[in-house]
Amino acid sequence: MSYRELFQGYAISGIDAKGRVAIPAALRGTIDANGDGRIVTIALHEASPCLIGYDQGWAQFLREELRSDEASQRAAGGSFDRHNAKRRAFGPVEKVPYDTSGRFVFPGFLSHKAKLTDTAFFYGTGDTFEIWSPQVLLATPDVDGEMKEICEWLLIQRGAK
Amino acid sequence: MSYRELFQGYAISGIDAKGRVAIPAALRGTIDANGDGRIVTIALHEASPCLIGYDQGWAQFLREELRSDEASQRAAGGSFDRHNAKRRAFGPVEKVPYDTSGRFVFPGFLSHKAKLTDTAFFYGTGDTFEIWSPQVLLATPDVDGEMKEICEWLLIQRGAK
DNA sequence: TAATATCCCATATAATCCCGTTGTATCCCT
DNA sequence: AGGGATACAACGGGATTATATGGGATATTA
Repeated sequence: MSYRELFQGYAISGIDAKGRVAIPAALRGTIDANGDGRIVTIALHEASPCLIGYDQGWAQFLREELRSDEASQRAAGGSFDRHNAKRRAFGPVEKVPYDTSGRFVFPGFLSHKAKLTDTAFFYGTGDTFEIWSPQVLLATPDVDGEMKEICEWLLIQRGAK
Repeated sequence: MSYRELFQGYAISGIDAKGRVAIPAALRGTIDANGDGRIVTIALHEASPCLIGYDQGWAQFLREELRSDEASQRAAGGSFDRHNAKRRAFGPVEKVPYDTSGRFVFPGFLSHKAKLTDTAFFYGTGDTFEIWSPQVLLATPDVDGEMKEICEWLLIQRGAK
């Protein structure tokens, strides 16, 4: 894979009455640099109760990985359940466009799963970034302490105004 | 195979008194992009009690794949039952036109097999999309849990309004 | 001719776009 | 270094468009 710009930075964005949310500028710049067009992919995190987001370039990498997984499973003679694999690969993953001011509308099911209501905490993690409900993050054990502190700090900043 | 747009997205559509159902816009766009004309192919799923749908381009790919399978089986000296394979591949498959608003009428036998009565759950899986009776999906074991959750969520959304 | 299937048009609702406003950080000039 | 001006980011609201679905008119078939 060629060079990619990495996601880094963090911020809290408000979710308005229409379900719209602005991607923080620090992360948005990475999407613009790696992808083509103003498209961001949102998916469920495989382990934590949050969402992940990434650009088109990373989406393509994941797709190729899935294909080679399927091929190797078949070659090994295993009974790979390719139907469910495709269901997992395409269902809880959504490509959403964002406008010139960096705002997109959350897919309903995903925001429901991540319990996102009024605010969203964005946190860059290199190839992707995470989107958390602040309340869920602070209540989830086994999450990095620094990350929680940052979230708490941002909440205070926002509340103090 | 050349580039194809993939099916992704999900929705529940109502089936009206005349047996008409609207293909959700997210999936319809893919058919329009890959196929020619407003035609969708509906077939029985090979493993699950549901239907699958796809565009003209994918139908052509399947035909070529069947042909090469047959050739390799013959070369290997195997007793390939090509007659039944062709019956399955072309029999329970119907090409149906849909109108400008994306609506088509279900072939009677197929909707009977899939127990489709009042609502249809559409779910994109890349090269094709699946069409389920929501009740049948929720009652079927060995189907991806995430997919069932999406269906349940959509049913709630629809009912709660 | 009756029954059935297909097409066409109408409408309510939901999603999308577009523009303006506010606040905040950055830059520049004195 | 201070103060002002500028640019950018985030957010709110209205207007426009798309989508799903209901109902009726027209064609088709037995």
